[in-house]
Amino acid sequence: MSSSELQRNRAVLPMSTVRELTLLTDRQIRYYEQHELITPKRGKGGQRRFSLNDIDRLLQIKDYLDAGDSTADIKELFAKAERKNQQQAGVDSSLRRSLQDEFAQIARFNNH
DNA sequence: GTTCTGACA
DNA sequence: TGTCAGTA
Repeated sequence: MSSSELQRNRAVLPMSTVRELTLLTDRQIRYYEQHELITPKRGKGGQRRFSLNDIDRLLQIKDYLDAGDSTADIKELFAKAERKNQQQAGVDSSLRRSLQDEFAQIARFNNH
């Protein structure tokens, strides 16, 4: 996982910031969390701490909702996208191994 | 002052 | 979803 990717998962934003960035009410944001569309971390006093990825998810949620999808639909859409990403990660790592093997053989050939 | 949970017209 | 109550 890249460094910038980790930073996007840094849960540091308070409700007030998320409200302004997404133009959603805190009532809506809490509602989406109840339906497991987002899973913010909790800080001192049980206050929610959102990451940039959470912001992104919320913006997507807003679009899907406008498109007429239910919260259950959206949850499944996210799950499906996640499965695809993991699948792609598997393809990528397997491709990396193949290339490494090939380079190793080439190096062996050149030394003989 | 801000955020949280639960509840209800 | 909005909003009000009672907290932390």
